[in-house]
Amino acid sequence: MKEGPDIALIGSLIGDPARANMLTALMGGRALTATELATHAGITLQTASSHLSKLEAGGLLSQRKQGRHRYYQLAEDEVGLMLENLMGFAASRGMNRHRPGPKDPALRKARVCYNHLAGDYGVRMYDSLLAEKQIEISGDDLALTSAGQSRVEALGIDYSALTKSRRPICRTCLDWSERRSHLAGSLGEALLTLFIDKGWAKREANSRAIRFTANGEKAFSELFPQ
Amino acid sequence: MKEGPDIALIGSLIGDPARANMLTALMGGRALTATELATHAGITLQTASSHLSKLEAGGLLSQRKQGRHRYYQLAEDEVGLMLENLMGFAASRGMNRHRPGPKDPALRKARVCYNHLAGDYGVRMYDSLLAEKQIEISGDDLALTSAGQSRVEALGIDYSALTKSRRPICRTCLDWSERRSHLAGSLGEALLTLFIDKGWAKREANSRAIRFTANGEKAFSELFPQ
DNA sequence: GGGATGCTTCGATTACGATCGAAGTATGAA
DNA sequence: TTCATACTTCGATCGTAATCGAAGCATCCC
Repeated sequence: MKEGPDIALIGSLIGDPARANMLTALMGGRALTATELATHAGITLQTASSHLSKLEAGGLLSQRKQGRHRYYQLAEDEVGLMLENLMGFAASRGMNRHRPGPKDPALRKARVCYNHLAGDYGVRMYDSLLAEKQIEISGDDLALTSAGQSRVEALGIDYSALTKSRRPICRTCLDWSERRSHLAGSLGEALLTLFIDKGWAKREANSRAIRFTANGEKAFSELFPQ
Repeated sequence: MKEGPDIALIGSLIGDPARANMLTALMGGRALTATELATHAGITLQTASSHLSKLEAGGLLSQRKQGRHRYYQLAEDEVGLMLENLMGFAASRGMNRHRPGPKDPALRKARVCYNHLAGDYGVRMYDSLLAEKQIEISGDDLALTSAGQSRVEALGIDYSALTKSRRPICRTCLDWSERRSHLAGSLGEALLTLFIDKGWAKREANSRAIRFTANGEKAFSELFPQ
């Protein structure tokens, strides 16, 4: 009867509090087991199982069996981007589940957005890359320049591996805390992995917050001057 | 218990089919009365009234009384942008309420996205403005250049009026059909209004489709060469 | 094998919200 | 004033989906 895509379906998937909790937990970027997700959502395993199959059927989650565990994660980058966008909208309306607590500043400073860096640090990195013309905007797409490519390879990232996947290498994602863009895509993921592998940053347990070490802060500032 | 904004609330608002229909109808950009929205959603006036107050409480809709009518519209640009984003996601998953009908091509060619031009024509306009450096990207924000400003004034748009509102003048919005950016913000709205005022384009009744006249197509191609 | 863990399926309960009829309020027209 | 239109509020019904207990299947460990 009506034209256009069906937003009610996705809306109702996200609209259940238990499912929303699971999705928020998965925004941490790690793949989580059904039991872990049940705990996050505060429901029993049976209920969680039912929710998870619905989310999978809706294309929001993907699943892989490993031994007797089932690991769930967001199906694609796009899911993470969409959720972050929704969070941005909700935050701008002051719809918060918790009173702004001590953890909040840490989240605003640096956090993981599905699989890449977000928050103040994410925005700083994005702006710096753009200012130094290592990424550039063409239309809606974001592209790595040749200068950017050699820079990235100098950092020890395997550029050719990035090109092999079907995912876009660079992509913008809107920040709910900063309301600015930061870098998503396979390069965004590779950079965050790099920071952690080098010991510059650590992920806090049970949180999306990322804590930079003193050395890490220094290295980051040198790599991405403001 | 969990950190971050509450996406379940918005999700559940959008998740009800009746409400989703109303929101989709309002993506047409016109303010509609409660009765009209009830018809769009296929429900009685009482039920619609209940839904509308929920949407208003959730910050998705705003309302103004005019005589004995109540006109509802999307509360802000951001609501339209968020919905378009959701539609993009839903469309990419093939979640469509209707089988692709004859109306579809018209929608893909040119349609209204809340209050500005979307579809192929929207993207072409955006790309052209960007290529001729009349708008430029800085960080996440889109800005009108001085060249763009004089160009816009030459078209007969009151630029100073645009600056007076708190809304951003330029803004990008992601297209669900083209999966590319097009121009939103008060300038996007002003341009669409201009096309219609000049008789270059007409809005189809009960649809988001925009039909360009032969003259309109010509003028549009001259204004925004590819 | 036996037992433990991780998860799914089934079935029954429950609770919430969508729905509409009926009645009430406000605005406009005659 | 009287009637009609536009909408809201109240109250009752009804359906659906979330929830969990119990049982079943799969995997791993000993």
